[in-house]
Amino acid sequence: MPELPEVETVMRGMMQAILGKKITSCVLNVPALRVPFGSGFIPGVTGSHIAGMQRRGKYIISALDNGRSLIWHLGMSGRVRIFVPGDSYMPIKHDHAVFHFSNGVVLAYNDPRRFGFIRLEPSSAIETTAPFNKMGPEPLIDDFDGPALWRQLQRRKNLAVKVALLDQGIVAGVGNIYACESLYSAGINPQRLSGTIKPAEAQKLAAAIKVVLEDAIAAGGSTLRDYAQTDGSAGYFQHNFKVYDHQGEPCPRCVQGSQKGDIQRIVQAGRSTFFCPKCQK
DNA sequence: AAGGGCACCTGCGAGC
DNA sequence: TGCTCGCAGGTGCCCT
Repeated sequence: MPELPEVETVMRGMMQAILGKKITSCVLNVPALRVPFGSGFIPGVTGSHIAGMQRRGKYIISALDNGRSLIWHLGMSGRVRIFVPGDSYMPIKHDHAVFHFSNGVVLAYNDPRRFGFIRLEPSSAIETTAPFNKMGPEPLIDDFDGPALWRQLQRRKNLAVKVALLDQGIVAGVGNIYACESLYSAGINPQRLSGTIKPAEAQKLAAAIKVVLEDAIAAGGSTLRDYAQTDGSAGYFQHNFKVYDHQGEPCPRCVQGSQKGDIQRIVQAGRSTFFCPKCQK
């Protein structure tokens, strides 16, 4: 499910509801998601306060005031539902972990496919351990520009540029949807090898990634199936997709001019890629 | 050592 | 109505 814009939206919802608040209790309904919770999980979080909230790539990091941090990953189908006081919590299928806070907030982590996880780790170890020690630059910071992306792409010269964008060590937070949409916006064929991308094209691509991600965050993310914001409302960036899941439809850029291109679906590294073979060179 | 394939899971829509 | 198949916002391990 969730790529950077969805994770950012969820993180913001969590921050508003629980930053500074105390976890009064925690209920686990399964022993493990992708990663086991472990016997230290409940005692490790109970009674602590949420001291900080941030996003890194597709991960949410909640620093606790006891020297540990909760690392959240939503996998493909993870959702965070937040209930404020007066809005009573009703359990649903796949609510695997439920946190109760001192301000009356209830936070439920729901994940049908269980590809996500919540891990408790010493805060001091986060930066030096996987995946954060190998993670690429955040695409929305100023330092991420054409030259920075170009240098990163040179590290995977023989990989198709679309596949390289999915590598979290190249750019953090970009997933299948936003890789397709960014390449379309930059007019770059997803099958090009990373090593053939010229600096000027990397410049366009870096700019396209920023615009696509920022627009998606402003729209509250993209809701296809599982994803929702923490208050349960859907994101609406899916209405702005130009190519993702639009195979067989006319290319919106080509249709403006005289050429006729249809959006094509291919498979790269086992994932669907959507693009226009006419105007993505 | 980089890159391909596949496994991890559940649910949903299409097609028969 | 009900089956089977294919596919899904991700990641990581095991091969070559």
